[in-house]
Amino acid sequence: MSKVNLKILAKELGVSISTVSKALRDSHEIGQETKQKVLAKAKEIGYKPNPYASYMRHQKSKTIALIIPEMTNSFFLNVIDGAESVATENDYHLLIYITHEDVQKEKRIINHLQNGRVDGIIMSLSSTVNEYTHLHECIENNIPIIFFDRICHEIETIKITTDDFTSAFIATEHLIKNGCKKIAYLSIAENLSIDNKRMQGYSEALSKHDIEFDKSKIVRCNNDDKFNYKKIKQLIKNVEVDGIFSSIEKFALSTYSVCKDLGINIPDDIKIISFSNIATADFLSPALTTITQPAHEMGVKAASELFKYLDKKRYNIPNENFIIKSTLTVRDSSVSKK
Amino acid sequence: MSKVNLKILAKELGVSISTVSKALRDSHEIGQETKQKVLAKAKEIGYKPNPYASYMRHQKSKTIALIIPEMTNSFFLNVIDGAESVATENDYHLLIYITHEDVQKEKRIINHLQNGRVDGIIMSLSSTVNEYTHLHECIENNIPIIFFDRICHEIETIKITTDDFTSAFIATEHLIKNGCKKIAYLSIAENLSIDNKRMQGYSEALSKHDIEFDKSKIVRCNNDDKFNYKKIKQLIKNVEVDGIFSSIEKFALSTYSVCKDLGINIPDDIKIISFSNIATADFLSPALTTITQPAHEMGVKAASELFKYLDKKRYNIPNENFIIKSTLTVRDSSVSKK
DNA sequence: ATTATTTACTAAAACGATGTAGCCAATTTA
DNA sequence: TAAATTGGCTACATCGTTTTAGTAAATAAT
Repeated sequence: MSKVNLKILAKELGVSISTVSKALRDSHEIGQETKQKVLAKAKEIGYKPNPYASYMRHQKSKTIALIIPEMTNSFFLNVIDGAESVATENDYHLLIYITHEDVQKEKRIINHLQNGRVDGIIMSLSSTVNEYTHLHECIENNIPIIFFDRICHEIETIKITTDDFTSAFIATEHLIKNGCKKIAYLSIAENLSIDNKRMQGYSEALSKHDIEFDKSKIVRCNNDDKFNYKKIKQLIKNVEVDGIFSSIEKFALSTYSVCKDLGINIPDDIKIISFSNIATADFLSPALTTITQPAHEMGVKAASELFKYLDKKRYNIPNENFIIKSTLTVRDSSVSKK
Repeated sequence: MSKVNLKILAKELGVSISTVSKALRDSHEIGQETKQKVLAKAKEIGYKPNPYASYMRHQKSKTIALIIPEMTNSFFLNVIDGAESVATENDYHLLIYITHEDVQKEKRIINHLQNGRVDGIIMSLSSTVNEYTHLHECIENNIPIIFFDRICHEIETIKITTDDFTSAFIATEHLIKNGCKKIAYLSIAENLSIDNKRMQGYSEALSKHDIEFDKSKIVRCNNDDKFNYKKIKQLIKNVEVDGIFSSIEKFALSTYSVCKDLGINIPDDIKIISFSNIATADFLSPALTTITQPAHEMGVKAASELFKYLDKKRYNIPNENFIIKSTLTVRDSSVSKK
């Protein structure tokens, strides 16, 4: 039945609890014969060591947390997939938390993890984050955090990012080379490093090609699809625009929606490129030109780096920045058919 | 610093551990003045109760597991989102495990959870599952499982599904009404209940409209995209087909890919309908007609039902089947423009 | 004045696993 | 032959929290 523990196992075998424990971990203190008996009986009655009791001795939960801002985003989806596989490989367990882009939720989650529940954290900041005390607290409590994508510069730890600046530069230049002169940038949140970097890349590309940076072409989007739809519609209706660079996937989809409703042709009227990991980019109408982030790889890298430090008593994580390159995949949305 | 526990807190305050413990949980045994002092000090030095030590007393991990067959599927994505929100509401933690459609992994995962790590499990079977001993073991060990979507009939518990038969019937009839006479069915795995139900709905619709069921139009797909691509290509090239009903999302995308490569027009040459929760259905070329499953709602329902039983000592879950209806959203892929 | 009750606390025993210290016999060494 | 070592086991303390069973003093009831 349920609840087989060492005590029950020991009673069944007529030996002491310590003997059973040691036999199970193949201690030299226990004779071969006894070991065999113990192993056999353990299998027979289905003994499974209780992880939380083990925790009490070792102070290792064998669990890590992955905190992401939202679920409905193929980037994070692939990160989870990558992180989960590494966790499984290492016999670790993966807790998932979603901040829904809400700092308050982010703080609550982090706060809930300050008590030994997890051995480490992998996270990407929520877009509404404005100060980092909750993260500093984590470090003080000796719980290692590794950031990916939306990193926190203030915390000295390992950060996994893609080459946001360069990718954004290439993306913008790609639009320019395809004839765009009036390129808008759909921004995710000015307090996020990825947004700054991507906008810098955008801005740098413009300046290289002698195109003036125009504030009216910067659209501050947020987590509300309806709001974004409205803002993008306003942009397209009120500002002359022939190219759009979207900092994240869902703004590109909102743009598709706006263009559909306004009867604007992509790519003839407006060309679009977006950071995106969407699986259906090829089948969109038109196929979406994307900067594809190495999402799965980033998840794997973040988890792998974390595991390098988890066995240490006191974590001493270097302040390193791993950059994994994104790739530009040109599709129809950014290239005129004419 | 780190590791503030009751002992340290008690020493700081000059009272006993039990006093602190009781003060923190607002016991009537402790005087107002002491309570205040304890609360203040706890906050000051950042005391957070250790969840695993609590577990030792209550045998409640405050953790549930969500086991899904794959990550890159918008259905499961939304289920996770739903389940996570319910878990958070209930102050529970959510562990994620991915079987990658592999029974062996599924068994290993289930096996790892037989030791008290989680209070309950929400799961959807992997497509390669063929026998259920690992699930029976769970029940014997008094760990409640709630199934969603890909359920196990053999286990008496709560199951959350959509109206697979009816939806498939409606989907197939929709194709027939739009002129299809030679409809293929892309099957996910014959040992899954959803596949049987969906195929039954398909078959029933055919027979209602006097269309003969044709074995050569049943394509057994699996988890390998390349394999599916080949099988679907074979189907389209060798068997006369004017409509395709895809049991899950990714087969529809493979079909899009095949049609693109073969220069076959959707919907003029072949019409397609698919079970799918894809966010970009509207923007696909052509827009994909879908049976949209209530994925988020199913995640919420599964978790909510589970929580109804988690406080009980001995779980006594009824053998109930909750059916949440899917909705047909007609888009271009199933309707001729002519 | 004596007993009963209440108030405010503490000591100690769990929960399950594990490691240290210790025990007793058998064997080896001095 | 006495002393030291070894093999194979057990007792017990520990991890941090919670709860049961106290205890001692103050108050209320008889």
